[in-house]
Parts: sequence; C-alpha cells; structure tokens
Amino acid sequence: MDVHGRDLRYFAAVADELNFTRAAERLYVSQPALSKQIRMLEKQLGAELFVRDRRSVRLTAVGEALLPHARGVLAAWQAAQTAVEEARAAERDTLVVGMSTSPGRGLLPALRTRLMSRHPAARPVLRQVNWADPTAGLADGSSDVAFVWLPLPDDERYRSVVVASEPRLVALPPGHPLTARAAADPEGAVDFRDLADEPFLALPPEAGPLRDYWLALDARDGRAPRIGGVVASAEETHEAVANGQGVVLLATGNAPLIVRDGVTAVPVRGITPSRLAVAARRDDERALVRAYLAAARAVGAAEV
Amino acid sequence: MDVHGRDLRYFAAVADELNFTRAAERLYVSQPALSKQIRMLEKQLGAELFVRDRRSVRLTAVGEALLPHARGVLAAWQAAQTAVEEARAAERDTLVVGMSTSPGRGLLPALRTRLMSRHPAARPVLRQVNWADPTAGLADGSSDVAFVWLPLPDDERYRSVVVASEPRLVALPPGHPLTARAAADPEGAVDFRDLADEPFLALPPEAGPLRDYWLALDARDGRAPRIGGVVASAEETHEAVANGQGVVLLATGNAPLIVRDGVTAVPVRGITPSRLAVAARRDDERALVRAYLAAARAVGAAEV
DNA sequence: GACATCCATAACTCATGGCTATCACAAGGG
DNA sequence: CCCTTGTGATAGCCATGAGTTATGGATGTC
Repeated sequence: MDVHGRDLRYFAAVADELNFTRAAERLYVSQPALSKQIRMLEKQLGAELFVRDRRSVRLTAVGEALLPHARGVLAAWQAAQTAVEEARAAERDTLVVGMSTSPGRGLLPALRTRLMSRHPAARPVLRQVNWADPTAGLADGSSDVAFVWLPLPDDERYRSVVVASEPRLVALPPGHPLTARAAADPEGAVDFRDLADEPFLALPPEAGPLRDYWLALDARDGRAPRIGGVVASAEETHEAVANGQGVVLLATGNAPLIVRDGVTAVPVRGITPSRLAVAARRDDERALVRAYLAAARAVGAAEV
Repeated sequence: MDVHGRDLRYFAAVADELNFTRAAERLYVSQPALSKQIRMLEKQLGAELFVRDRRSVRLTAVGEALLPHARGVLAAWQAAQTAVEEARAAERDTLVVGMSTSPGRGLLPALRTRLMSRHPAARPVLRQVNWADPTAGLADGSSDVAFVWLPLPDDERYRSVVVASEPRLVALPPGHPLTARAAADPEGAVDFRDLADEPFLALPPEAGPLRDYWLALDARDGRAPRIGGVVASAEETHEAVANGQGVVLLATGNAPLIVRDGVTAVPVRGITPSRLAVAARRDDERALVRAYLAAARAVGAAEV
C-alpha cells in the first residue's frame, strides 16, 4: 500500500548503477542491506524489478515501468520538502505585532525601519486585538510582540520596554460641567477628585489590573468607582461618552480617536501618567523578537 | 530526508478530519499511534504541522504548505502502483514462443488461434533462437514455450507435446552421386548406410543429444561420423552443403529452407523419423503455458 | 458534579532495517 | 590449472520503529 521513500531511492540508485555493490556505496549502506531492501520492495509489489543474472543486473519490464514513477515520487517529495522549508523561513521571518489601538506617535514606522535595518528579511505584520486582552495577543500566542499599556497582568511572564509616558486625559461628553471648569483653570486641567464620583466607562473584567488602572483605582482611597458601562474598542468608547453613559480616562496619544462630535478631553491632575510599552513573552528568545525590543529601547525609555 | 508514504497518508487524514480520534478510526489505527506518528513527522520536518489548541486541531502555516504536496506525493505513488500493475498484467499475458527455425506447417497460426480462444488477452510473441540451444530458450528462461526437436537434453526438466513426426531427408550438394542413386530408387530414397561415411555437417557441441540425433549416431553401430563442419542456422547449412563441405539430415518440413541452387534433398531409409514438439519447463505451471501445450496437444499427437 | 470528549503519555511487543561475516559462483591472470 | 577478484545472496545479531492497551488531564455538557 504505502512505500518508504528510501526504498524508491534505493531502487533508483540500483537502476542507475545496475550494480548492487556500487549502488550500496553511493547510498552509504552495506550491500546486503541494499539487496534485502530491494527484495522487500519486490515482494511488496509482487513483481521482480531486476534480473540478477550471475554476471549482470538489469531491469525487468516491471522495473522499467516503475522507474520513471519512482523518480516522480521522489521529485514530488523533494518539492514538498522545499515548500516546507520556505514556509518555515516565512514563519521565522514574520513578526506579529499586536496592538489594541494604533500606538500612533510615529512608533510603528520607526520600529519597522530599525528592525529591518538589522533583519532585512523580517516582515512585521500588524494585528488588531480586542481591548479585552490587555496583552494584545501575547498571552494566547497570537502575537509575538505587542504594544500594551502598563501595568500588565501576570507581569513576570512578560518583559516590556516603555516607549511613551504621557499624562492621562479625561474624555467628557458635550456640555459636561467639568469642561467649563477646565477652561477656567490656568493649566486647562481638572483635579481627579473632582471627577472621581462621575460614572466611568470600564474595560471588560478580563482586563484585570489594566481595568483598575484606567479607573484610577489607586487614586480613589479605596472607594469603589461608579461604572457607567463596559467598552472594548475606541469606537464603542466614543459612542458611550457621547451618549453620556460616563467619562473615561485616556492616554494623550489616544485622544484624537475619541475627541470629535462635541466630546472633549482635558488633562487630569492627581493621577499617574499612562505608560505605553512594547512587550514580549519573557521566554521568547527568538532573534526577531529580541530585535524588536531592542529597537523599542532605542526609540523609547528604560526597560522594566 | 525520506518519508514513509504512510506518514503522509496519516497527515492528510488528520488534515481532512482536523480530529485525531476520527482520523485514527478512518485509518484503522489507534489514536495514540496516530498522534505519535504525526509528532515524528513534525520532528523530522523540524516544524509543527498542527496546532492542538485545547478544543480544536488546525493546520499551521507549514502544514498548510505541506498538504497539497503530500497529496501530490500520494497521488504519484498511486500512479506508480497502477503502472506496476499494468506491467505485471502485460507480463502475465505475454507468452514468448521460442523457435530455432520457423516450425511452418501452419502450426503457429493454429496454436495462436486456439490459445486466444481460451485466453483472449494473451499475446504470443515469437522469438528466434540460435540452433546452438536445442531448448530454443527454455533453458535460460528467455522463452516460455518453444518448438523443439526431440530428444531434448536434460529431459526431465521439460515436458513436450509432439506436433509433427516426419521422415528425415538428406540434403546433398549439386551433382552428388547419391542424387542419381535416389533418382533410380523406386521410392526416390537412399539407405542410411550408403551415406554414413559421407562428411556430415553437425550442430555445435552445446546441442548435446540433439547433435547426435541429427548425425543419426544410433544408426551407426558405434562408428564415429566424419564431421565436415559445424552449422548453427539454416543459411549456414545451405551454404555449407552447396559448397560441398558435407551432407546433412533434415526434417521434411525444413527441406524448403535448404533446397535451392542445386542442393537437393532425398528421403533416407533406416533412420527414425524426426519429431517436432512444443515444449515448456516442467515446473512452469502458468495458465498461459498450460494452455499453449493443450493447444499443441489438440493440434498434434501424444504428450511425451 | 458526574460524564463525555479528545489529545498526550507510559509501558510493552514484535517486525523492520541496519550491520558484520561468510558463502557461492563466474571471470581473469599468473 | 589454481588462485585471486568481483558480485550478489544468506545468516545471525541488534537497535529502532510502529503498533498495541491502559491511563492521565483538560474542557465542555447535562
């Protein structure tokens, strides 16, 4: 039914040489092993492939019929191996870059350029990941590296390089009283305690510590926030704010995604700045991953 | 380097089912065996072929790349097997009919017709064999059946069916004295003792008992014949007789091959008739061979 | 919470494919 | 004429391959 590729290779070699001893040498096996395998193949096919006439070896009609097909099978397998090798190479050179929202700030082209100056064959592929996954695909392996907001859950599994640290803003619906207060402020900002009691839009519970972070839990002295709704994308967030479901904290760089149709964003005093980082799985030592982190380090700040 | 066809078959089955358990059933192997073989294949290729994600199995990029090639290899091997099967069938249906000189007497078409009425797929192939081999190729396997002159050397290895028994003639050169004597004889014949002392043309020594037979050794009372030359074909024989190198005994049916350009042939009294037979190797039980002998029996006389 | 599904692992058996040593036979060569 | 050389087949041995059954562990389902 099936055949081992080796047997076809052996058969072709003997057919080439018409001499078992020489064929065995060419195949780096002993002559008896070769003889035995050919006999096995003949037995399997139910037909003699060679006539071993005391002084000479030659193909039978059946052998003659098999030879081109045997070569065909071997060639087809050769092609298969090549295809696998190419796929492996493509996989090795592909770096999946996960992100929840576009990191902006000119980071992607800058990192791409630096990466490819070191690894010309590299092909960074961008991948959009739902906000529900704060690791932007690192956790389930769907990304190799990712733009993430610190802090990450399950911190020790990842290493990260901060590439931007910016004050956080609050997005306010049209006509919200705090808009006027910010306008009157010398810095154009508001204090967090002035908005702590507003209903907040929150990330899904799966987001873990990141959800808490964007609710500024650490600045609330243990008092629970009011949750006005759950959002998992920039578009949802804009809609929810515009509809007055609640306010939401934003990284400065993400403000343009939310601020339109009367929604405004103003700086908030009294909370820590947001930190955007490039991260990878700590145990992922692949060259391309290391190179991307190195590029991020060159572009951004210190590793955490 | 090489791959076992089975592994590709297993791989294709799992790729089809995307489920090891079901694929294993389809392949009639246990699930662990299948799992192990796929792992082996992956190890050999140095790349994962499937992602076994808790609940599902799916192809990796490499697996995706391999799949069409794997099917290609399997198809190529399938074609190879078909080719072998066809060659085997052709070989099974081919009957090599050996002969030294054409048996004539309408035997070949008669046997061919009878053979093919029983075995429509049969393809009798005629093969001319040098006179030096009295078995006309049976001995070395180059013929399956053969037209031979009895007695055969190594008798017990063959079985034969006599298809013609005819008086032997002697071929005489132009102007030989015996020609006149025969003309004067009431039967137009000569007695063997009148030509026993002539130089005789003989078959090569390898012909064994057949050589002796055509020298009519049994009719010489132990006296050795004079050998005028050795001949191994009808053409040589004619030439040698015409040149006066010697005389030679002939089967009646073969006279037309020799008698021309003044060479004559006259019946000889006092020697046994020649017996033309169809023979085969005794241990050759193939249907086609048996059928050819049966056809010969129907056409000719009794089996020896 | 018991059960079913599904893939992986463990421990075992037996055939396969390799090796070395040796034989049998034909063909040349001193 | 014997002896060497070349060639394929055979014998006996051993490691590995490929299969088995039994079991584990994770994940949904009723």
